[in-house]
Amino acid sequence: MQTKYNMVKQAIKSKILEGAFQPHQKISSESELMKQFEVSRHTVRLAIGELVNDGWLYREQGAGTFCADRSNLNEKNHFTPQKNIAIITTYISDYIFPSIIRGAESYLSEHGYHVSLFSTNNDHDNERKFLEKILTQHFDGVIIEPTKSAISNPNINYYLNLERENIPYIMINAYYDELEPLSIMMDDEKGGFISTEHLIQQGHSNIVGFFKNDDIQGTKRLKGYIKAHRQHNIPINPNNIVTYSSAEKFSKPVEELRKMLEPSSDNRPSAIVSYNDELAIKLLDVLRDFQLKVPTDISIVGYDNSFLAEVSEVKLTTIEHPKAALGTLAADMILQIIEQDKTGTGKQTELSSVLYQPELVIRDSTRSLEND
Amino acid sequence: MQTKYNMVKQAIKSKILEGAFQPHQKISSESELMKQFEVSRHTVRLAIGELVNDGWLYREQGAGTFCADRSNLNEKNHFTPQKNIAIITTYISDYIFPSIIRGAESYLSEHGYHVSLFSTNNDHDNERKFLEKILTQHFDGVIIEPTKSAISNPNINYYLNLERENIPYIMINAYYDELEPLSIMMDDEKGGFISTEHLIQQGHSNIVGFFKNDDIQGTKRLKGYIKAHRQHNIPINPNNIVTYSSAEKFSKPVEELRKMLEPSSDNRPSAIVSYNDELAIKLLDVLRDFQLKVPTDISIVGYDNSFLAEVSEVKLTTIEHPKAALGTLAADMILQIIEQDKTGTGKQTELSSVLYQPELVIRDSTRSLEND
DNA sequence: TCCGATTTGTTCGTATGTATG
DNA sequence: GCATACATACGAACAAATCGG
Repeated sequence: MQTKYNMVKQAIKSKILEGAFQPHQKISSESELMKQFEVSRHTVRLAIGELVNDGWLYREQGAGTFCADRSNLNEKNHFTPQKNIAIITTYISDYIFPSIIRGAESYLSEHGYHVSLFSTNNDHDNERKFLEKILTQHFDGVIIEPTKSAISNPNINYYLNLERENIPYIMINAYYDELEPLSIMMDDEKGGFISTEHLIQQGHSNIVGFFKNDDIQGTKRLKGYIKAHRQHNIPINPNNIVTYSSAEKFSKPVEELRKMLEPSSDNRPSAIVSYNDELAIKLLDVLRDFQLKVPTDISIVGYDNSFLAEVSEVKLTTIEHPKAALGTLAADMILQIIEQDKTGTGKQTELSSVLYQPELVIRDSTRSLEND
Repeated sequence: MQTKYNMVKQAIKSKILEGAFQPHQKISSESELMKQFEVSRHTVRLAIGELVNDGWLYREQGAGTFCADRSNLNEKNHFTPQKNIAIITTYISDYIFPSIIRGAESYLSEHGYHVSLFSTNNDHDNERKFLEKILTQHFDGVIIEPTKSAISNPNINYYLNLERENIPYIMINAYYDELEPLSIMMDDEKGGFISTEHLIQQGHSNIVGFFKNDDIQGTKRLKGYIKAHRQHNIPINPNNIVTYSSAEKFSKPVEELRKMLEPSSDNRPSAIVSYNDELAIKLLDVLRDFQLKVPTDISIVGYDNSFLAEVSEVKLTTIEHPKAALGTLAADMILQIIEQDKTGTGKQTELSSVLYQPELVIRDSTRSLEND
């Protein structure tokens, strides 16, 4: 429902949630809002009216419209002993996310908490919407996988507000650099390094790498890929690095690989480093089209050791990802913080971020060139 | 303060308090009120708007403005600004469940609700624990996939309690027969029939079937398998029916198939009907071990048209499962019930259970024997 | 205390969009 | 398809309260 008054309403509400307006601070006057949003006074009043009704603002004739003080309002709702943890991920159904969610859910439900699930579909607007919901209603803690972590995040203020409201949060798989939050993730740079080095040690030197460029995992894996080449003094053909955005993930990598494999191409790679198993499986389809045998004709390394790695005919060499264990650990940490907060700041065992060390799982999709 | 809109407001409120308007009775339309009080429409709307906000009236576009039912408003609605739907499934991370959850989550979050997730891991004790939680705390509705639906359920009383507390629930994929609940599922018997018939029509007569025996889907698919044989006058070798429980799903079917394929076996099937794609993929591994080519040497049909069907080298012929659409529909139905309950029992559009008709998706894992 | 500028409150008119029956 | 009823949005005018000078 995209009505004008709703847009105005959301815009004002966002400002409040971002902390741009402090309690009892005067917000813009109706006539100012008319100019800002280019709407009639009627529309502005409608928007403000609803916000007043929901307890976000109050009006004083002659004086102005003011931000309401919601601090003691929360206490009213606070007597809900809900024990509720929110999990925000980019996707729900794809790939390794279900496993992460399962890990967290099972741990939390064992401890009497329950899990509310939100999926941003990699869209910052959705992320904001959910953070709004979490700030408005009662949640004890949040486990969040950042949306487009490589790109600067427009919702930083919402996270700062979480901190102000004492709602603990943990980031998984990646984090927003600006926040320096408690996080649980893999050492993706090392992962990229290991998988590339594995191929180099097998004698490959023409290795094409496919990396997502809008999350931090992708950029770090790429960094590892480059570092491995440097350390082994292997020059990188710039054309061998293919980066793509989440939106392009079903098209660009496949197309680029096709181009490289065409007979006219003068740059046929002997090995592939894939951003993850999901992409690797897609690339396997392309290789099959070109009648290339894996690993005889070409080697390929995946990432995440997902179920996909074992499902295809050629079992993938890949990097281990903790998945469910990561979910469980995130759940464990968030509960620790909550319990600490509850008993008071007495003995804050300083929790620190966790960086999983990657390990290579060697299967059938890579082979040494030197055995020839 | 005698403003016009206040006069209108008081007049309507009085009529309600006098009992002139019964709950859910339509009050005069805006244009009628304009005439009665000789004020502009805007003024009427302002008056009605405040009454709606105070819970005296509710509006329905196109229909009219109605007197609200204030009888149970005080206690319940005051507690519940949450808009929270629970989803209980057997598993979270496996297979098609993530897609179902995604469908429901995206629909619900669009409509301002949020999703709490519970996974029973196919254990009745967990199911009971979650139902307890849902009864104790506030949830607006429940979408549930029954645990071990083929076995009589020890938690029937909890479901009856849900009904008593007016918490609507919908069952997906299967249902407990005793409850006759609103449900959304596939016609699994027909699905089993179609997949088996497909093989029969291709000339197969020695078809082994693998079916789970502790959920209703498995027993129904088996029923369809038998019916297809009967209808085409093909005798069934009892050894060709393999049933297994959820606990055995990783072992028994694979072992049984191995036995059948061993050289010493006198009963090598020419085709396989698999409970689902997940199992079919596992069985494909076995066939590969025995160096049997699919579909040249043996045909196999899956079920659910999951991503697994397209991920292996041999793309599976399988039965379509609505997955995300099923989740969306469940979410839609539960919201309809909730909205109906809110406005009162006025016009219960009778919702009824949905039975998806299965369709065969033909890919590369089956072939006709008659082309030889 | 009054003035005037500003800001919200009340009321009218008009038009078009959308859901219901 | 049509009439009805509510939803959204524009414009205009005047009233009442506030606040700085």
